[in-house]
Amino acid sequence: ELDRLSAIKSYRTWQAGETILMEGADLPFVGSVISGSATLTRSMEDGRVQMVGLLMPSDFVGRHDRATVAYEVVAATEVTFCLFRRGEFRQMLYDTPHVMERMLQMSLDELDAARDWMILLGRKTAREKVATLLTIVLRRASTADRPLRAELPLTREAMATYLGLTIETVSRQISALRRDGLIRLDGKRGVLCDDLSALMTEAGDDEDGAILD
Amino acid sequence: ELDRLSAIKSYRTWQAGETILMEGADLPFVGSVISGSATLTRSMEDGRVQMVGLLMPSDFVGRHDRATVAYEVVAATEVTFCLFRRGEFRQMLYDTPHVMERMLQMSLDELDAARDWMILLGRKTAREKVATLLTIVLRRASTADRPLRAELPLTREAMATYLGLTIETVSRQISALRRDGLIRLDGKRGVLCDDLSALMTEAGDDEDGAILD
DNA sequence: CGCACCATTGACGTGGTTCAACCTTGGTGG
DNA sequence: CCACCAAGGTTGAACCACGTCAATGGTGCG
Repeated sequence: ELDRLSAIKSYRTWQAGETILMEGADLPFVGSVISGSATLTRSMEDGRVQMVGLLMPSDFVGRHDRATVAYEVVAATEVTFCLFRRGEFRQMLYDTPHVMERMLQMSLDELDAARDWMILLGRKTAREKVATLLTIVLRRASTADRPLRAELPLTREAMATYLGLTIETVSRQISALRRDGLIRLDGKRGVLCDDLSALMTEAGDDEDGAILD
Repeated sequence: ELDRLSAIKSYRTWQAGETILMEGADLPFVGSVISGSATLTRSMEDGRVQMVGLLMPSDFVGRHDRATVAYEVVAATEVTFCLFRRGEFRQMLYDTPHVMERMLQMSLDELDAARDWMILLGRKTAREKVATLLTIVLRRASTADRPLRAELPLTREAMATYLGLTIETVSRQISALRRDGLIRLDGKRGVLCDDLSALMTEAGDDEDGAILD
């Protein structure tokens, strides 16, 4: 069935900042991220915006059973998608149950991640929110060497949109964490951390059960 | 396959307030709600709690591919579940692709609902949050007759946990909405609304795209 | 009655937003 | 080569929405 998959797939790349899909747009494809990253956001009429997901390689977007997407999708970096025509993709799910099961697992994983993000948005302080995000980014970039180093894939604005904060608050909290010796900055986007567990304590989830995306 | 389903299912009922599952508990079953309602919550070590879902009839809990649940499940009212042994349920998914597809659709719907809740938690004001919840409850209880009437299925505490607020703020906002003539109260749990669209305006999503759960 | 439980209301403090100024950095054209 | 500008980031001061703490008010039940 890998052959069948190849037969119906195509590739497309977007540049950083480009809008891939508008909220509610029609979409004849479903797809998964090959490289780069993209943001999923939902917004209110008066302009308030909340990021609801961050697509990284292997993440999936679109529904096999529906033509519209309820979110705006924007390239955060240059990003390449692998696209499948929806009808053919749906048929393939029916023909190969373990692919369908994989899709089910992925959507359940994303549901767990979304629900984890809900406790961050609803209950964490600004400092905890920022520390949580930094923890996730640093953990994901984990090489074993100290200090840990990561390149933030998001602007301050994107971070604020993700965390349910304003740009200013994000900036202030990053400065505060730096002043408190929990992180060091390297240029505009680089972050260094000598003691990840200390940072995780600031994040509010001591048990290392923090979740990605 | 309905026969097969019946062969592996069983029923169980819990009383309001009973804990059905602890966070991280082992669980040999998956199940769906037959009647009543239950809350899904996630909590931090210091006691802060956020509700991440509200299970109503036909809603599903548990994963076919995993033995643990990442949330605490508590009966909000008397609630009856239909339970399936996990291994047998998983086999059934494989044998009946359209049941698996249904599971996939349900999990994608829940993912959309969770993401909609994220914009509420991250960006809405207390008044908008409370108005949103009342709108959902009233809409769900929609008979065509005016005034609309609904019985709140949640205590103030549960509402606060759901909305990312404190009990006091929920109480104040309900009082304010009453003072402003947008709703009327009938006993402790009854809510009446003459003009749902006015209430929806307060909720911040003018387009009637509000989502359940 | 008296207790337990939930809800309401008030007074006060504060964390995060708002508004505004300023700083950095990288790119562009004279 | 450097002046200039645009975009992103930082910082400060004032404000206010919501949380906190505390007192009071139902309502049902033993």
